Amino acid sequence: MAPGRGLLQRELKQSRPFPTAGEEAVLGVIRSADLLRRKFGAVLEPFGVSLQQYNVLRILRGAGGRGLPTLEIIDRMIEQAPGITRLIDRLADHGWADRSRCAEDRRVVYCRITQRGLELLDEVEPPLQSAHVQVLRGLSEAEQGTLVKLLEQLRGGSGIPAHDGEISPGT
Amino acid sequence: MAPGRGLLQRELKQSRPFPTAGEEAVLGVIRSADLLRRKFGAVLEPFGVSLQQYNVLRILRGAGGRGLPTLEIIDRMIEQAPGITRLIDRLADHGWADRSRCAEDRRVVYCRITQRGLELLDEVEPPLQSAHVQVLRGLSEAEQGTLVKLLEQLRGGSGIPAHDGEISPGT
DNA sequence: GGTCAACAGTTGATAAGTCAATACTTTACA
DNA sequence: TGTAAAGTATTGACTTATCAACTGTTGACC
Repeated sequence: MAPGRGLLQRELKQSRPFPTAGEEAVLGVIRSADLLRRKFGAVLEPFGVSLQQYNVLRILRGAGGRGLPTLEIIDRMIEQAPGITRLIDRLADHGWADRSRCAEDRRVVYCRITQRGLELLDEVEPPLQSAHVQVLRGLSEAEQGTLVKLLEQLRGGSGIPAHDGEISPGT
Repeated sequence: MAPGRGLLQRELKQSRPFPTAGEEAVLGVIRSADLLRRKFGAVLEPFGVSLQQYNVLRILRGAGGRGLPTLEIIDRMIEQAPGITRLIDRLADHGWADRSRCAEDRRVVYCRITQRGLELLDEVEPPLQSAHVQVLRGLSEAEQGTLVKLLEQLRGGSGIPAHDGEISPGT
């Protein structure tokens, strides 16, 4: 019966009756994230700000008054973003952020959130908060904690720094 | 002390010392998905196929020989994709899929995977499989199951149909 | 049979993401 | 000090995603 194995495998692939638990987990994470991004993106859309832009503004707010060098923002972002320069261009166009070259090291550009940017974050918070509640109503506090832990394990298994979007630096 | 509340809140927002468990969960899901998409995207990149394209090819394979109407593909996708037409254009450009108008209802276009598309899926499977194993090595089988369940609850709480990428239809 | 609303896909315009090459500044070191 | 190497952003070329308007087709109703 050995020669039949390839065929069986091909048969299985045609109909895929058994997705493994691992496969389901990976698909579930991606699908859930897609849902969440859409959900929160829709909340932010009327304000003219994208989810990534919002995240960067929160990072800048967390960084405080002196701002943050452009490339350091990337380290703190939820999703990796090579196009950080242009993203901040857009923030600046809206008047939510501004930039200034560092005097000590003229290679560095500090990015800061403006007053208008802070106001935007304040405006956006209530609807975002309620979307949060709505999205999470299927999970108890304990389950949320478990989910966080499992996702950390998932990311940890692939050797990824466990950074958090808007936690301010120690200093 | 009532008048101090707004100020306190503003102070808190500056440094954000306490992200809630819910917030962490949402961020964790998005960040994990970003990581997974990058990981699997990198595996697929040498083959010239994107993650979404790969997913559609699997859906088409699951659909069997008669193929699937264009818009029905969207229902089965992991991530929502308004640009399905052009995505399939690209698949067709590579010779991985083809289309034909339905005779009974000339509005409908059936999309099918080609022999070359099937071969591509076979080629891609081994490296993808090992990426899978690598990504999931931080989670036991039981934990994977728990993760799947929690994510389902998360999505269920927002009223989303629990569809699965490549599960074949009943027929 | 003719008209109209609903349906299935496609196309166009615009925005956003991605990768590689470039400009400018600083540091190391002969 | 002069030159090379590394660091920090930015820009350009290209691909992809997104939303809205459009074409062609069908079915229902008069």
